[in-house]
Amino acid sequence: MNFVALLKENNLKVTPQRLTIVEELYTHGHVNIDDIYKALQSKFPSVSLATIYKNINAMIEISFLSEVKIPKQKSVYELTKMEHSHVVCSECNSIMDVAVDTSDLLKQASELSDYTLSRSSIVFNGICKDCK
Amino acid sequence: MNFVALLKENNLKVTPQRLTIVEELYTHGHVNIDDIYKALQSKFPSVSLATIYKNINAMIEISFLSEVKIPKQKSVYELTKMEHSHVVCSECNSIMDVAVDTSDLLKQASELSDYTLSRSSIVFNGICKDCK
DNA sequence: CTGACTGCAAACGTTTTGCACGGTA
DNA sequence: TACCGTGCAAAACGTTTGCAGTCAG
Repeated sequence: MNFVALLKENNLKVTPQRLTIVEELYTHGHVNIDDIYKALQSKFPSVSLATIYKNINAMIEISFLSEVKIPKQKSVYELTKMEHSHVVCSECNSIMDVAVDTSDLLKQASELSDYTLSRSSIVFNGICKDCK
Repeated sequence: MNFVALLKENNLKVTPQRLTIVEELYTHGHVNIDDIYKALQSKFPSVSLATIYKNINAMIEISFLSEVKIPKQKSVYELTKMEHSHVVCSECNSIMDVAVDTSDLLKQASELSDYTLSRSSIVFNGICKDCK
């Protein structure tokens, strides 16, 4: 796996706990601390929340993970990918990635604000197919 | 003032503390809990943080205020206005409103995700004029 | 074998709650 | 006067830290 190298480059050891966190993020896409905690507990009954936090922070530090802040909800974490936006269902809280083209908006915002802008964090809000 | 009526409609009394919080939001645009606390302390030395939180929450409840979540930073609060986006300077943390046109993006995201989307929360990140 | 990781417990910072008193309407 | 709001203290959360024992490399 690719991420093993990435961890090693950053002096992070590949432990079973860490592996399981990454798996959880990989298979579920967007998860919060509690989701991760519960996922780990089934494999490691005595796992500590401190371990989760330390790992999440360490992996955010090396930009392997990213935190996604969502209005009116808990933050979730995801594996860092190409820049992208998120859609969130306000009924079931499901989250999905979307690749919209933001270059035009970025230009617009730069001109309006006189800031030199490089990135955008976008969360769209609405109702998913199933909830409708 | 307009907001007096709005508060009364929602069974919220117009107290000096509450007034000062609103003033602070009105004059500074985007402030966090500590900013508000400090602003109140100069007028009401014995003000309690609990009062701030209760007021903020009450006014968010009636949609008079909104919380703005910003990647890698503390949340700030603002008076609820027309939908708009924010630009943030990663040097000095200054925040500015920008009115970019999001309708196109919203349509794009709706099609890609199959969600029925109604709103977007956008934060642009970059460097402001002064910091450059 | 060495340094990093885990799990525990304690500490910390932030937010919420309960209650007695005071103020708004 | 009847509520609602304030301030205080305590409690409840969420997150971080220090440490001793364990594990990966």
